[in-house]
Amino acid sequence: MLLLHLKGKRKQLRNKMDNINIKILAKELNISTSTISRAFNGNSDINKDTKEKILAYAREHNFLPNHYASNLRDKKSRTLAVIIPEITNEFFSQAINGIEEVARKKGFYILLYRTDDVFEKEVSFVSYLNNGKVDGIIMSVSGEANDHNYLRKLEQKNIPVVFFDRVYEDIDAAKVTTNDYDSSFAATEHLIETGCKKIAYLVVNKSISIGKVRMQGYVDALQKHNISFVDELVIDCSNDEKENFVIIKKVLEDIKPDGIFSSVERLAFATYYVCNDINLNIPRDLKVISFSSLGIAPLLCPPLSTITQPAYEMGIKAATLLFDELESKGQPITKKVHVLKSKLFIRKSSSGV
Amino acid sequence: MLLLHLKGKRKQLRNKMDNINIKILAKELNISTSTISRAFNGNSDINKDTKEKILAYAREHNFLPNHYASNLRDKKSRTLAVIIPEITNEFFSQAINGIEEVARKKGFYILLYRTDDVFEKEVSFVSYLNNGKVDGIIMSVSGEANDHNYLRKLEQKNIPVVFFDRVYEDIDAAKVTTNDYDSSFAATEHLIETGCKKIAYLVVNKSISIGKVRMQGYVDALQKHNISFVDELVIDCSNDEKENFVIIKKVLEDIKPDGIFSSVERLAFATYYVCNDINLNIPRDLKVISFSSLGIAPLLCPPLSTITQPAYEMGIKAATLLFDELESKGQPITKKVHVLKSKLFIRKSSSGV
DNA sequence: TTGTAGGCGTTATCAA
DNA sequence: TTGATAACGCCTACAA
Repeated sequence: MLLLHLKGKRKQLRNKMDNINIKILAKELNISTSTISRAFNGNSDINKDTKEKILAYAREHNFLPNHYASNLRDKKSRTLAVIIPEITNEFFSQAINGIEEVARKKGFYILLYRTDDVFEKEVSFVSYLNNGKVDGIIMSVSGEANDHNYLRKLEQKNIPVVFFDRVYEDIDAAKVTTNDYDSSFAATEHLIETGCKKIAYLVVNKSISIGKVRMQGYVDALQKHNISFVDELVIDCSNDEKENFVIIKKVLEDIKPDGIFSSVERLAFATYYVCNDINLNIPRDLKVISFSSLGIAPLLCPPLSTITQPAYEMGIKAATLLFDELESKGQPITKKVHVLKSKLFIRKSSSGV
Repeated sequence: MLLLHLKGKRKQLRNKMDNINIKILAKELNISTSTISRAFNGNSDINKDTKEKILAYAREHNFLPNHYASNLRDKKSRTLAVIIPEITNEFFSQAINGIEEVARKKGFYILLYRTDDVFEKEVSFVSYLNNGKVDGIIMSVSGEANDHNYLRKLEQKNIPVVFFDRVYEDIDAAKVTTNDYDSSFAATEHLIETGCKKIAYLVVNKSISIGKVRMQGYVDALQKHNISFVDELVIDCSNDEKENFVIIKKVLEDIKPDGIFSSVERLAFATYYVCNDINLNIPRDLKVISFSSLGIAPLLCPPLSTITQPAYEMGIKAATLLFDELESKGQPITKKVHVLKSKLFIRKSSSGV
């Protein structure tokens, strides 16, 4: 009884340690909790003076409605997850910028997760999100020929997903990609036109849709120019820099291609390092072109020819599509694939000797 | 009455649309909600078989405890905020990698926010976090001579903050920095030793602590070598690439320095672009060294000399310090400044002609 | 080892 | 325009 009394007493007082909340505010202002709540939610009718008084007092006392309580009530988290293979890659960091831009305007928070291209991490993270933590997910994927049930479970919970760049064909979701086939075709054709006869294709994960599509452009361009496709010129690399260095070095020394078409920028970098190491001159001995969104590609030695995807715009688009779904309130909306255009920048690494 | 009845009826049934929760699970398994809860929380005693049965059933039915309900109960969000000026900068993206690494191990989520070096955005975001949204904050700041009350308010709510790289001196929080003064001194001295007499210092925001410290190293190195400090050689740049190009071009054409010490990598890039534009040869006409964590600095034309901060390790350290605080359960812990060491990489941009 | 019950802080509904 | 109240889904004393 005494304890109860004390406990009660405690509640009346308030010191800096206590977490302020709507109830305390209500008591101190002699206003009901509902009115306080209304002051913070634009919609409801509330007397202007009352509202101002409340907001002023709240500001003074450093009060903001508890995010988790609101979420629990509303079943809305105003948070979205961004899942990407890597952050240290301008394509992705620019995409994040675009996503953030849109999210910020909508007053949404962004939860970031990096998979390191490890499929299991992707599965594990997505599965964790299946508890209301986020309202939606934007992702660029890391596995292909796998079971995608962990994603289908999101549907059950009405958590929309938007893919960008690296997508799963078998999942029904909005997708933002670039014209990878065309770009690859054009890039390969460009290498052929500058005289390359033996073009190697560097890829990290052949089985990912993006690896496949990009490779098809390469294959078809070869065919158009009557260059036969050779399997050993498709170089499957890893996620480890050192390993890649070794792999590529071996290729350049043994197979001696005269052109490199890299589907990922870091493999082009690795190629540069190897060339420095074994004294191959780019572009004289080897021409190089790569998918890359690196801003300073023109400053490389030699300037790197790139297929540059509109990373920032893709982020914007992906986020916009996600909000379209979120705001459609369950109305089924058509989930299309949106294809933006990459640009080909021919620089010294693949042209004049 | 009818309505109530129907509503009750609804609750009994469950279809895929309904959000599953602990109560429904309890009913379906004929077990109490507390036991279910225990199955998901390692700590409490619970029969092994019961636990397994529950977890299996939960998995099958795609159930995970609602994050927001748990948070509300526990007043813990298992989420931390990372606030940085930019993402498209390897220093920061590597730091995020480090932070993520630690957070992942602890089972924490990461909320990312980019300030674009705009102080108001920082204030606004931090203020939003003052509602239990996150358990702690890791940040690299964007303003200096300003009112930092928005940060002090976090203390009242017991939300710990850890600064890294760019810190506020006047806020009592754990800090992770590098030996900026020494590095700057060494870099400047290096330029002097390679023959530079007129070294410009490029900075984005002089008033930020980091700009000040780095500049002091520059100033003192000049002094040591009896080179008088000239105010017009301190070049205050902006956040806009085009503006910076113009500013730096003017400096190179009018003031004609023979060395550039850049406190931020993108100003070094801008310098490279200007040199290409006005046909200045690096390092013959101008030597350049810059703070930068760019992995491919050796691939630039010419390879860029850098002061490279241990970005990844700084992220690890910052996150570790934050968790130390979170796990100290309110026990005051000493909030020190932890200084890691940068490395000087002398490359062609600042050496042999 | 399991169950009961109250409350975390908010907001929507309904009534006043 | 405002107030009372019942959830939202979970977890933890406490009781059994």
